[in-house]
Parts: sequence; structure tokens; C-alpha cells
Amino acid sequence: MNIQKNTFGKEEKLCSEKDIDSLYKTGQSFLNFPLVFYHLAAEGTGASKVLISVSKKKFKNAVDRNLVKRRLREAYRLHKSILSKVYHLGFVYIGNEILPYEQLEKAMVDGLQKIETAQDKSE
RNA sequence: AAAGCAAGCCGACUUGUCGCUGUUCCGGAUCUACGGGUCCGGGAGAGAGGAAAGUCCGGGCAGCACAGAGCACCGCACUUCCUAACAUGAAGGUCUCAUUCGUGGGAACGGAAAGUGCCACAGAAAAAAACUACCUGAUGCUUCGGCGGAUGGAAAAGGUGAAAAUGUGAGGUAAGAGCUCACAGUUCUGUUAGGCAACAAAUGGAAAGGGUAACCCCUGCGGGCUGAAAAACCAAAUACACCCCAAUGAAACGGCUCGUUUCGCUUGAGGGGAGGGUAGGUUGCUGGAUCCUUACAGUGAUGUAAGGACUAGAUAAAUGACAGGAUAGAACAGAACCCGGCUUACUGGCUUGCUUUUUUU
Repeated sequence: MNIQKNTFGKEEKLCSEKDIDSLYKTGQSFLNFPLVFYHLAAEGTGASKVLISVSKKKFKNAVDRNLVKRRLREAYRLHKSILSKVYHLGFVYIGNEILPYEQLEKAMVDGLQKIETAQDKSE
């Protein structure tokens, strides 16, 4: 059990168009199948903000997109304590099939750890 | 009992842990114009569908447009009814296809006697039909027996075709013909009894030169355009244009003056005001042609009355993850302003009706 609560409220979601633009243009990215991670160190305090994207091209039905997004959100919620700083993050799902939660969780953990080490190096 | 067909209904359970979005209550902090608002913590309770989908029709609602009328364009087209409205709704009629003869499906169901066009192939001819064969038999020729076939008649026969001028029989005729008659069929129409009506039965009269309106067209009825990314409100920084104040000017170089350069003096440095409304926020937004139950009316769609209920309101978009139990890793699938209908997708199950087979009485 973490001391910190594993919440995921509205203030942890990346909504502003400006922030999304800057994340895609100036942020760094890498692939950890089935996810592409975008990350950018954010200023200020508070919680990291997260953007989750599942393409309409890959999943035609809204139900399928929602399922994948929910699983990704759950995986992030349970493992976000890996991050030590404040970031703007973007997760883009590029798989062609709906993967079980176990695989998504593993990919999420690896990805978050990579972000952490990459940011340490750049500083 | 099993199988098949049709119609209708249900559309998924439960325990624990963590988590998400509204509502409401309690406590604390903070702001206040004392109405309340914001934030934090905790409790309670609520939280996707029968199709939420496709966006195919119709309406509410909103904005814009709008004297009136006509044309064009688009849609609809048997009858009556229901409805806020529509029909692709209900009930019925007609035609048509299938049939186990019970019934079920389909209809692109106003007009071809307003006009135009078209009717492949075949056929003489596809709309005012003469090819063969039939009747008539001029002039001419003749061995006086006839030969020949102009002209005209004729839709009865042949063959072609999806379709050839209503069918059969009789009379009639030069040969024929609805030319006449009998029976039958088609269209229009009068009367009588049925039905609100479409229609349909009997009976009388009239007419008949085909199909195609899913070629154009004609007739009748309806339709303003755009959709919640509509619309209303609040509104920071930067930039933009406007108004006001403002001049023997301003800025750069320079320690200062002169000077030089640039800008301004109709085009405005600087200050102020008031705009529009981009990021974002609030309203729209969920109490409604609402849902449930019962009774009554109706064949039915549906309507009326009474009682009860409040039942998502998100904004990158809330229902998930893990572990366990029950046949079990359960189909199609996720609200986005709201409602009525239609269409399409589908797991498992239930109910009703009909048919067939078997068993029992």
C-alpha cells in the first residue's frame, strides 16, 4: 500500500490545447509496444497531467476504444507513484487488438520507468 | 415431450478491495454585497441501451430570413383512423406472388380519353398494321379454254414477339369484319340493397386505336434555411480597428548642449475609455408529447382518468481493474439537446399460437 492515494481526478487530465501542442512538438517520445509515450517536464507544482489517445482507425466501435482507455487509465492510476517529478504525459495506443490488462500494465510500468531515467539523464 | 415456423417479452447475477462523475448531508478553511460562493475531508444514495448504433423520416427547441402571389426545385400519392407531427404507424380495400388452402409475403396502388418520346431481337407491321394467303378483277394478250394481274376490299387464317387491335360459337358476306346476335371478359356510368370510405353484389346503359408515367410530362397535397460545433451570458494576456485626452513633438546616438538620423505633425508617442469575443467558463442540460401500475373506451395504432416515481448529465468525455462463487473469460454494442417512428446488429432464455412426429389416457 502506498501512503499516497491512487486517485485520478480531473486536475490530472491534460485538457489545454496549448499544452497538448507543446507536448507533441517539443516533448520527447519513444515506443514501448503497444504504447507510444510522450513526455515533457512541466513547470510548477501539483499533479502530472495525462493524455490518453486511442485511434478511431484502429478501433471502429466506441465501446472498444473506451475499454482500452479505461484499462490504460487504470494502469496509470496504480503505478503513477513511479514518477518523482511533474510531467505532461501522452499515451497513444497503437496496437491493433484489445490486449488484456496484464500486458498493458507491464508496458505502462516499463514506460514510466524509462521516462524517469530519461529525464534524469537530460538534467 | 421433441422439432420447425411466426409473434411478443427480458437484455443480466453476486461478494470483497482500489478507483471515476453528478446529487445530497455533516465538519473544517476561506471570500462575501450576508442571499450565498469556492476549496479540503468524511458519510449516504444514484450512475448508459434495446437497439444508446445507422442518421432514413417527422416534431419540439434555438438562431437567421420573411408584404402578398406566381414560377422553378424537392417530397408525398388506394381508403379511413391514430398523432404534437410524419408514415416506412393501425385497421381495411385492390392487384400480385407463394401456399401445407389455414394463411403468409410484396406493391415503384392519381392520370396513357391533355401532349411528346420510346417499345430491343424477331416480325410485313410496335399504332390509324396488308408480307403471304383470301375476295374483286381495269387495260392488255389469247389457240376463246383462259393467261395476266392494275385498282379496290378485307384484320377471318399463317408465322414473329413480352405484347398484334377482346375470346368462343352462330348469322352474315364477293371475301370478310362487334357488322349483327348469344355467352363470357375489360373500361366508364345510372339505379337498388351493403360499407364512414376505398370497395364490392345485382341489374340497366354507353364505349373500346395496345404497353410504358421507375423517360419527359399532367393533376392534387405538402415544404423558408441552418442545426447543440444551434443559441444566450461572463471574460484574462497579446494583437487589431474605433473614440477621448494629448504637442513650438517624440525616439536613437551622447555625460549635457549643439548636431545628425528616424518617426509624427491629414496617417498620433504615451495615457484612458468603450468594443468585438479567440483560450477558457456558465447557461442551454434534463420534470419530460417523461416513466410505472390500475381502470375504462377502441378490432388496433392510441386516448382518457386515478394513484405513484424522479430515473445519467459527462466535456477529451464518468461504469473499470483484480480476486472469488453460480453450466460461464457471455452476443450486438457506450448517452452527448430532447422526443415519436423506421432500418440494421445480436448471446442466452421465457411466453403464446400453428404444423408435424412419438408416447400415454
